[in-house]
Amino acid sequence: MPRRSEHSLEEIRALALDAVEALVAEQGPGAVSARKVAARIGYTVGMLYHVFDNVDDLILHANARLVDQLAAANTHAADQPQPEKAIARMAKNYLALAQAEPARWQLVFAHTMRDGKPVPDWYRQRTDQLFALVEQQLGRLAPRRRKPAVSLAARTLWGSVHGICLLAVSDKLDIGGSIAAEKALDSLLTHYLGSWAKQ
Amino acid sequence: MPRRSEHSLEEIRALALDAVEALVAEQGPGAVSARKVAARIGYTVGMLYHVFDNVDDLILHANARLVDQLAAANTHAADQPQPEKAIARMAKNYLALAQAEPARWQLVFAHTMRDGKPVPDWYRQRTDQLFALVEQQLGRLAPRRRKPAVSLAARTLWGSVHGICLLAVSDKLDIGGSIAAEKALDSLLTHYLGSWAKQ
DNA sequence: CCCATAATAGAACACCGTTTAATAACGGCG
DNA sequence: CGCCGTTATTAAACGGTGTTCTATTATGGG
Repeated sequence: MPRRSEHSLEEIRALALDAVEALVAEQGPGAVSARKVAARIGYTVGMLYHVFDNVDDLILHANARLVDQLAAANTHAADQPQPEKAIARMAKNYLALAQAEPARWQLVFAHTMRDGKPVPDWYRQRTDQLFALVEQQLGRLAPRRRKPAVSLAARTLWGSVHGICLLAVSDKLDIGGSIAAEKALDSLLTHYLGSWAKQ
Repeated sequence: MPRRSEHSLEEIRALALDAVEALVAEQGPGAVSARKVAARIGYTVGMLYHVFDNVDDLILHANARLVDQLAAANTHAADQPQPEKAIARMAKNYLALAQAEPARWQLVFAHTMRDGKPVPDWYRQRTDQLFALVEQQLGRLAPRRRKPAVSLAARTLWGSVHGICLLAVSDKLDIGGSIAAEKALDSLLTHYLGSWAKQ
């Protein structure tokens, strides 16, 4: 018994993404499955496939929401007058979001394409944007450096921030209390950025 | 038709781990399943469960081989007279191993416990050991620093190395050619370690 | 030689992603 | 108003997965 006008396709997409988030928050990343998502929004699995290409597509869209959230926060951080502060903000935004909803970030971190397919471009662009925002601030910070050097530093720095947030979410970082991650980011920024900035 | 004495249980374990490595090398991390591993070594699924607790246990033991390989290499690196060189060696060992067998490292990176169970202690200790080796060299490098400071630097540095190797294996780092990862590690060591070492 | 033990097979269960065919509701057109 | 093509929606099916269970068979020790 189809209910055509009850929800538009776009609404169903949004409902499904909400369901993914709820499932992941309640039962962890492993609990996300097409059937469970479908059941939760009151539709059938077939309907999900009418609205998403496959489960990878579904999860990627859910993850894109989080990545976009971080990208938005980091775009605001770029308003900071001092580029060093802007970068520090970006790193802390990452960690804050990761610690606020660890389960959802675990889904981002743990997801891999089935059967080894490549990550689609539309998603790649979103994650690349995070590097770009850092790169932009590093460019402002050291206007005299050549572009490849700035690009390399951005990848080094953001890759490091990524690694630290990853370990933080999987509890592999903390010695006593959950403040170790923040301290690690501070240490990274102080020493790496401090050293890189001066000539 | 059991073949009791054909292989000892320990041999079957080793055969299974070999099969995991072969599967992952040939068809990627997603292709590792209990049935495929069992079929490849000429036994049944039930037999695998007689020798491993579950698939997590199987994969973790396969991954432990790689982690041990890195730990062994890094233990040798500790022989280096200068602690800075030793740490640099460890980081490059990580990247070299990751690039030599990306698929197997992807299995290490991508694996998460089913149903959100915690990583067992015996495996945790192995990954923690990698941090410990770095921490030890940092202690040698800065004997005047207090233990928490050294510990924090070790987590920061190795977490960063981890993040860079992770991105390298998933091709999210390279701008032109695959040498970007090495350069990123160099940049990290030069600036972070350089800055941290001097007082 | 027999028997307890341990190795091994095989089937079963519930779940998974994905595809397919059938069905039912809708919008436009006569 | 009624038909009809389009499309939202369901239900069922297929092959694969992790895991457990029972039955069988070989082995080593008394």
